[in-house]
Parts: sequence; C-alpha cells; structure tokens
Amino acid sequence: MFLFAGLYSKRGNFLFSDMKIKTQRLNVIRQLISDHKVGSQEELLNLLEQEGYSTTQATLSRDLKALKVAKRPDIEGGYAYVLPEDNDDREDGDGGDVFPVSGLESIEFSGNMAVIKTRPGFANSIASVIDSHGPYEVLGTIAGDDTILLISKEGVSRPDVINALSLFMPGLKKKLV
Amino acid sequence: MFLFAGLYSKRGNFLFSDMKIKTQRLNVIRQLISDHKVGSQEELLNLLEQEGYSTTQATLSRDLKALKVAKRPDIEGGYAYVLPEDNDDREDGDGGDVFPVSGLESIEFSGNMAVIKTRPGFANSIASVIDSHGPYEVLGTIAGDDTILLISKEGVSRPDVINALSLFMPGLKKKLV
DNA sequence: ATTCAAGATGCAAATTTATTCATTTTAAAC
DNA sequence: GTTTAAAATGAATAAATTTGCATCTTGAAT
Repeated sequence: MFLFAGLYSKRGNFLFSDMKIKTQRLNVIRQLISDHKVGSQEELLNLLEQEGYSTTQATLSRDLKALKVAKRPDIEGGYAYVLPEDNDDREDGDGGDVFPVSGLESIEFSGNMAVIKTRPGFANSIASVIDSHGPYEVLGTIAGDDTILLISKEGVSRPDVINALSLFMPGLKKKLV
Repeated sequence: MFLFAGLYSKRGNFLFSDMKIKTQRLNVIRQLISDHKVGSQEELLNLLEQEGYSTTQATLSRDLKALKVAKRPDIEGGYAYVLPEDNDDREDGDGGDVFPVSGLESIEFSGNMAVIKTRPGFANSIASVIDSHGPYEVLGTIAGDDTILLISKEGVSRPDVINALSLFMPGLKKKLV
C-alpha cells in the first residue's frame, strides 16, 4: 500500500471521504486475512498499520462484523479468522526445505498407530521420505492423498517414534496433537 | 437426551469415564448448535443445562475448540456458532443429496478401527466427506478404491463413532455389520 | 494396595472482542 | 454558506472468550 503526501485533515484522515477510506480498509483486511494467518484483532491491527492504515480495535471489530469474517479454531491449536467464501484450510507457507515440511499438518497417535495429516497431495511424498529412512521404530506406512497411517513396531513407545521421525522431519514435534 | 438414575459419583460425574460423558456432551453441543441459533457460550450453557448437562463456560470454550466450531457474524446483526460442516456457503437446501449415499456398502469395526466398504471408485469421495466434517471422534481415514480405513480417537467407543458419522451419512446404521 | 501419569474440569485471572457514548466528518438540502 | 441527519470512529467500558493452575478421577504400572 501507499500514501499520498498532503491531502490530510487535521485529524489525519484522508480528505476524500470516510466511505472511501473505509472501503479501502475493508479490502485490505480481506487481503490480509486471506494471505496471512491472523489469530486476533490486535494482530490484524498491526498488519494494517504496516499497510498504512491506522485504526483501533473497536473499528476492527466492526469491520470484521461487516465482512462477516468468522473466527474459528484451527488445526494448529490456535484460532484463525476466515472469510465467508473460503472455508478451506489454507496454511502457512514456511517450507522450502528438501523435506516437504510445508505439507505437514499434524500427527496424532491412537494405539500403536499414528495418523499423520498432510496438505492434499503431500501424503505420498512424505510417506516415502519416512520409508526411505526406514526408522527401526516404524513397521510401515500407508498413504492416501492427505493422510498417512503409520504403524509402529511392537514395544516401541510414542516418544520413540516421534524422536525417530524428528531426525529427518523438522518441526514435527510442533505438529503433535 | 436423557439421564440414567443413579450411577453418579459424589462430584456428579457419570461413573463410567470422563471420556464417555465428554463425548456425549460434545454430541449434544453439536446437536444444539445445528438446531438452535446460539449467539454466545452462556446461551449454549443454558441449553446444555436443559438437556441435563451441567458444566462451565470454560469447559464449553474448550469443547467448541475441539469441535472446531466457529463464531461468525450473522445476517441479523448478531453472532452465531457454526459447525465446521456448515462453514461452507452451501446453497443446496437440506443437504443429504450431497453425500454419495449410494456408494456406501458396509461398515465394520475391529479394535480402534473401522473398515468401510464402498462401491468401486467411491472410497475417496466418501472419505473426503468424512474428512471435511472432521468429527471429533475420528483420528483419520485412508481410502483405497473401494475400502476406507477409519481410525478412531483413543477412548472413543464404537457407538460414538457411528453416531458422529450418522450426522452426515444417512443410512449408515443400516450398513453396520 | 500404592504410585503415577493422563484427562477432564472448575475457578479465577488474562486476554480478546463487542458495544456505548461522545465527537468528528461527510453529503445533502436548503 | 448554513444547517442537518447519517455515517464513521476513538476512548472507555462492558461482555465474552481463552487460558493457567489446582484438583479430582481413572486406568495402568509397580
């Protein structure tokens, strides 16, 4: 975003119209929410500031209400604002390593198994990484499109499995449910 | 909903297990939210009370998080809680046709797993329906061509799973082996 | 039987979000 | 140019939601 020199009122508002700036702001909010993962209004407030829009949490609350932006729990254990349109779980894109970290969503145990959730299409590549390392603790894996079932060897504990996998799956522990 | 006479501990808990009553409560919450228009956790607390479930707002907050229930502004100018499946702006009336009922052949349990048989080619679409609803009781699914393996969360009973799935898989109970 | 760890939960505190009230700005009507 | 009603907004406050911590229950292990 950008600013024009001059053309501001004493209070700092842009001189064209409140409606104008409001609409701009709403659009930027939409943009920010669909791009970033925003967990609170204060967070959003900071992002808006960086875009050159200075406002308060009160206004933000009203804006979000106007935009029908919902706040919902996300898979990471936190919360995220979502636009009324996209209900998909878009996620952070911190990846870029050899290991498809970015595809990894969560891992949770049940009995002697673990279910690993991935972004759609990532299951097979991640499973094959696991297989290629062939950790002693892992009996085998089966991958669908976005889910991997991992069977652990008898007598092996959950931390054992986590530790073994962590050796080549950075950030895994943070995904543990 | 209903209560059994007796069988309660001094603190008022149902004597079987905390997990049991929690799962029950989660189901009732789901039901209440999809039936009524709930605008706050306190409101939901009262509804729960009427159903015979006594708890606190704190627990409710955690429950809603577990169920991935979102709070979103509604047209009336207020707010409403919505189940993850209703996050979609579905324009299709009562639903039910969205689910590929015809593809479902059978469901049978073994341990903490269920094997769901489908008509050839239907496994993935049905599994993705299950995934998109993301029932609390289900850890994950993996689909082949005509078979789905479903892993249930630890501490969750078979009826719990069946009930959770039945909410969006009409006729499921008739397919139980 | 005793010990221990994991879950579930209530209470109270912390945090986050919504709303009330007063003020400012705008656009329209005159 | 004034006047005026409506819209926008901030500050403060109220209301709602989340979380840290302590406790209790349960099932597993010793």
